Amino acid sequence: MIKIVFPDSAVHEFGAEYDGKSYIELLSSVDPKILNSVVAAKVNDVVVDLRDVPSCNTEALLVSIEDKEALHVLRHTATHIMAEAVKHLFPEAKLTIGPATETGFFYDFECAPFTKENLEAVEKEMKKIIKSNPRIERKVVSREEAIEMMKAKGETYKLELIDAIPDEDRITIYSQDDFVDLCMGPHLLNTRLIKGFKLLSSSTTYWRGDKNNPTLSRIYGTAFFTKEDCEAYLAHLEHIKNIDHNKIGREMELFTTVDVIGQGLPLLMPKGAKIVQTLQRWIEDLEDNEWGYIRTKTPLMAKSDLYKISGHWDHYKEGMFVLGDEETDKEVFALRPMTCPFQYYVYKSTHHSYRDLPLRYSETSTLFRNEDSGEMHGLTRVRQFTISEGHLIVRPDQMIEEFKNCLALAKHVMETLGLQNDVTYVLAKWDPENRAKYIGEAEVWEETQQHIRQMLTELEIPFVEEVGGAAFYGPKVDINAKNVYGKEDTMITVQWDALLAAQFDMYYIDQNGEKVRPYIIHRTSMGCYERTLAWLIEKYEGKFPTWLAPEQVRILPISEKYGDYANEVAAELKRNGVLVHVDNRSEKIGYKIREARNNRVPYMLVLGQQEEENRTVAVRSRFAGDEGVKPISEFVSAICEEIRTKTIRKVEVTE
RNA sequence: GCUGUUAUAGCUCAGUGGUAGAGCACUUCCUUGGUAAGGAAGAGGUCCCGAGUUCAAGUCUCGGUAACAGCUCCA
Repeated sequence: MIKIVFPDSAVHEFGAEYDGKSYIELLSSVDPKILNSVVAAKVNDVVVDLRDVPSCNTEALLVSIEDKEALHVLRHTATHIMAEAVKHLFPEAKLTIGPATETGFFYDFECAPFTKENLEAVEKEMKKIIKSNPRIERKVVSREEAIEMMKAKGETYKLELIDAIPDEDRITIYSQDDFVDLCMGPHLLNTRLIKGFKLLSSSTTYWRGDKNNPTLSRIYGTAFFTKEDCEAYLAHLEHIKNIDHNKIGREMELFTTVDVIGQGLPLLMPKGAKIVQTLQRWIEDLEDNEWGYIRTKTPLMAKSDLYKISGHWDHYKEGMFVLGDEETDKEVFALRPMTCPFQYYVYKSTHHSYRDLPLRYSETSTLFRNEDSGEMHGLTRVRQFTISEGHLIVRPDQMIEEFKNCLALAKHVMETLGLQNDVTYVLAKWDPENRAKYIGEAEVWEETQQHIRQMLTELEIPFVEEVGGAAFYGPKVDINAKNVYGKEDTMITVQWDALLAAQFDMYYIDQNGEKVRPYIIHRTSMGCYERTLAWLIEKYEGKFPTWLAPEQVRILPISEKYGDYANEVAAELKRNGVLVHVDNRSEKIGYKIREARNNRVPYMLVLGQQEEENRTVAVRSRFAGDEGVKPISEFVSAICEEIRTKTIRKVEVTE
């Protein structure tokens, strides 16, 4: 008995007389038209081809074009059609792999890189193929047959792929027209279902992602069941481009780069620097006044000797900027890639009683990492960056509480920035299968990880777990965020370290007068200011919350007559710590308003009427819309109130 | 680091081996009580850097630097 659930939830049962028939035949016996709107079947959550023959006692759900799995099938078929088109135009191209992705598909070929014109030609050829609606055939073959077929086609990469298929797996070959591909499927029955598609870009890659392997040419594309969906997606891509921090951050004059200064060394311009300053002051005050941190200020560089003790010299030298030549110079220095050992030496410079702990050292710390030249990107991947880095030196019995506080602080920071819902907390665990990578006992690892799980749960933080992501000395929690293109970066990290104190011979004296190794928490509260700025730009599309905006209020006198009045109002706002600018230029008011909007200034005051008792302004806000006309005093107190409550740094007003 | 694309005014970009261009921005003057562009004039160039080919290079070739995309990497 075979049971098939149709998209309308109707259940059809097929008796023994249908054994050996494919889904297509089964469905045709019920309603041949259904084949136009279903693309696959789902058996035990695995999506299978309708050309397949179900075994007895199968229960299958039909996947219709409405289901999310359908898009994957469509795109997989689209990539085959693209490959066929490429083979038509460039017969020498060799096939490698061509999967569907979350947002589209790609196919890698061994051939010369594709140009823009090539892509257009391929797209045109694809249209022809789709229109011709070729019959897509599926064949289950033996390993020998598969090898024979791919040899005949000269597809050497496919032979490698066949080689990697486990013996117990079925090998299937899909073909349409003269195109033959090794593929698991499933595929559409009708290529005309591909109503909207677009080739997006070409680039190159390596066979199996290994740079020692041959270079392959990749084409990216996307496909949809409707033209409208496709156009909406393309519009979305266009929109994304316009909120890319690397574009609007430059347009808004937040940062720039200069070729003679170097890759990965962005310059924060006055507005960008202002935002970072606001963030830094906030974090430093927050940590020191409310979370019990003490501040250090340690050197940006050190002799190689330090890095030899820390292990960086042996394991991370490639990633450091080394000053001097080991062969010829008496002393060689390196710019620091992290602050850990510097703060350890602060700790070590005096004796510590168990009563002194925990000690929470923090530093707004500039670091240098010599990233490979192709890695740099805007403000998110740079060679010099600043983080709020801290090391907590704690007694083992304090570890859980302190670690939890670090997570709570991180959560508070995310919430204040309005980003809590945009991040993923990752518990990075060790990999028991790869014990050589880690130090310490298995039970301790498992126990520690359980502690961290519990902390996250108590803090009501949803999280995912990742095997093998831990540092060699202990598990950690990373807080990751995706940029507009969906690429993930770590924003904040909190790391459990019960082992490294020994390496630097750190200890405290316990109740019995014995030397005891402390535990260490490596953590950030603001991972990287440059990266955070980038992320804020994209999150708010440049329209920062008032407390973060580098210019909070712009005063626009409606004509030059009101210049003095404007300056008076500005002075009052400044006294209250508001970042205010007066646009005194002799331009028409409409022009000034447009510019203030383009500059994404949260509030603008259009200053007009001036009467003895009741000076009046029109207040506009990019975010809240027009607030209409009201007396200046009201506006001043409202904006001051907003800044007082939404910012965190208290503004002391001295009369 | 690898592969590809790109580099012309502050920005966005035209420019077909033969006189360096446009729009916006900028400066000055006029205008200015109204919600996305008031008017006029002006200034602004190492055509990324270096070499080569050529009578002649922004344009062609090679090398370097930087930006972008993808890959790889990321304590």
